[in-house]
Amino acid sequence: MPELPEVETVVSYLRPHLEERIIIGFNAHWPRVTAPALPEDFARQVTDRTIGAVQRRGKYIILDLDRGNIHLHLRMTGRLLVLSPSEADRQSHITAEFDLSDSRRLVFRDMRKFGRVGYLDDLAPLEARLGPEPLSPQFTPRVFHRLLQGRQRRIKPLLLDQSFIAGLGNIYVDEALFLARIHPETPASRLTFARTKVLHRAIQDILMESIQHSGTTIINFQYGEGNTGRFREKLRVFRREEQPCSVCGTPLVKIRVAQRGTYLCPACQLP
DNA sequence: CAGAGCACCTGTGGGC
DNA sequence: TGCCCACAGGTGCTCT
Repeated sequence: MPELPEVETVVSYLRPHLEERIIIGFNAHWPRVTAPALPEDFARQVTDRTIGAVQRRGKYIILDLDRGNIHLHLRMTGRLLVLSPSEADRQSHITAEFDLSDSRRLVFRDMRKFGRVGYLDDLAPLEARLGPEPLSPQFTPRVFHRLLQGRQRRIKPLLLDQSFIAGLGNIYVDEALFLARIHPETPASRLTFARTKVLHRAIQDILMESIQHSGTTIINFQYGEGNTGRFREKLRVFRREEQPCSVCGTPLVKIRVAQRGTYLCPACQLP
């Protein structure tokens, strides 16, 4: 479900509810939610810890603790809610709950049960598996171009690879490639510096615009008390096959790239 | 290194 | 109405 803008939206919602609270208990309703750790081990590591900053890194939500960090990943259908116990008890598909010192609960709901939570003393192992943040000042067109050089992969699967760049998913890759007029199967190393600059700009624009609209709700994404992202109506290609291209009017097409549904304008987007 | 296939899960929508 | 299949915002593993 969530990509960078949706995770950022969730973090903004969670922050005022979690900062300065103490975790007084943890309960896994679905034991694998803490995989590969066991729920009892995770519970021991986080119980009685105070939550400091609430942050995002790629698609991970990071809760800084007075010692160590909790990382949460929503995968496809995960949601995080801060509720009173009576409200929490009414939720379906709960995979885990944290009891907080203000007698509220952080509830992890996840229909498909792909979402995970874990504890790390040090974020280095997580950091090692993630590429740069696309909205960070260090991510410049020149850095991006250097990263692309020598990569024989097609640009779409490469942009989906979290160790190459962190936070992009199926929606925003398709949208950014459309804005940049780049065919998703273009070999990465073929992109000139000029086209790389355009793509860099497209990625940043699409992410910032979506964050402003609290992300995109296709099916499941919600934050807080059932709010949905408003960016869906701004999507130019994603899930719009057969509709006219907003630039040239050619019907948009859906193809499959690296096993993922991929939407593009066959006239505008060039290899 | 690149890519395909499959696994992990549940729900929804389309076709018959 | 009911059944079966494909598909879904993600990621990680194995095998070629």
